[in-house]
Amino acid sequence: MVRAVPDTHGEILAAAARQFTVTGYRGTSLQDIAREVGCSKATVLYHFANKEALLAELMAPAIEVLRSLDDQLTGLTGAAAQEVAAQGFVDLAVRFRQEIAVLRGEFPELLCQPAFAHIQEISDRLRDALAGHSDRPGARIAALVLLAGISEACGEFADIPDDELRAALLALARRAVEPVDAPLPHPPTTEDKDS
Amino acid sequence: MVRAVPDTHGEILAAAARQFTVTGYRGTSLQDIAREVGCSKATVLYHFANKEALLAELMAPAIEVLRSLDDQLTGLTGAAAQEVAAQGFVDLAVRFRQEIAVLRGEFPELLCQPAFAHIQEISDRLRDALAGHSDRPGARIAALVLLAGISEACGEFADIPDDELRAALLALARRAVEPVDAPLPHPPTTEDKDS
DNA sequence: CTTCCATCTGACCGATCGGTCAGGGTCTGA
DNA sequence: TCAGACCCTGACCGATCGGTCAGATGGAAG
Repeated sequence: MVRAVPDTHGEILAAAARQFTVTGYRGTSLQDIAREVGCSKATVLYHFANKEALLAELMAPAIEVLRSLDDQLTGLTGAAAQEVAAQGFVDLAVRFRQEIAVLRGEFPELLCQPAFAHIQEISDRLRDALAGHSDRPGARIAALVLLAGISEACGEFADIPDDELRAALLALARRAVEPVDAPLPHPPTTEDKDS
Repeated sequence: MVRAVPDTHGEILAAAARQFTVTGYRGTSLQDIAREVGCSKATVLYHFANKEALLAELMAPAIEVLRSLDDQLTGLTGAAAQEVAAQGFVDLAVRFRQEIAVLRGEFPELLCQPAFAHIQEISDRLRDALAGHSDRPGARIAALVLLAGISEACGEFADIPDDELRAALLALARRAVEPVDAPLPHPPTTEDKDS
């Protein structure tokens, strides 16, 4: 039989993903990861510059999708922005539920690190879009609760298939978002910032 | 003028609350708390048996309210359970938003500690009630996202007055919860587990 | 065989963590 | 005056953290 090439790099990545989802980023030590892989802690730090680099590589695909969603949202307003934001984020949350679960509750600290600084701005824009770019407190609150809730909860549904979870979350998002088109307290002007 | 009695115990508690909400429970060291109070770390550990005891005393009022909400929910089913759960939890979240923010993302680890073991069961029952005791995935998902989202988000609205935040969250919860009374896929039997 | 390079490791580092302990002030009441 | 309760502290402890480093190993290339 063919001798399996020991893909230590990938094994470390996979082990880190598992551990992070269980005990969180801060709650997982390099020693823990090394133990699960079956190598030494120094080996982990041979393949990755430091702990933060490990996390960055783990989150890269999800961040890329988040960034492209951010692009799709530029220029959209009102209900259109809400719908695209809801669909895009629900899809992202379902596809990358394990990666998102990693960040559970550690957003504030992680976003302070330079490697993730721009994520904060993107998620701010995403929340703004989900609120239909409305400044009403109700709309802002609903958007924030939705984003935070989906982020926190999607890791808990490992037993639910992707498409079912996506449908349920999307239906929930559409119910929960505060409608912005129908009765606007101020007349709908076209004084958008540009165009 | 009267000499102010130095309420070190209370000062430590207040400083811990502030620090925990900013950097989380694990992210705050006893040294940090002592520094803010202006005393030594040993003094903190003179007033509190250990770090966990500090957290327990901080959370005690919120836990007591949560427990009484749990009592109110016993026996309720369907839409009635949903409404009571929504009102009760929203009210709790608004009143104790600082305390709840402390637990941001550290629920899993903290709930493992014996002092908080029963909280898990209570919040499970609360989520079940918010889902109208339905076993449909959509209802379960909506309930979990709502609870997690409100818990995560309520600490972010320090600038919104209590009653306004409460109204917005309650409206959101009523929109978001999946209705259970109207079209039940299976006929409503009375085969509840007891009574 | 020698050289080179990628891989991996044990030993070690400084920093920080939660927690302990002996003892120093200070106030009060006998 | 003295004993004792209360409050507080610096020094210290073992454990663990992320990270460094010199060197062992082993296979490929010359």
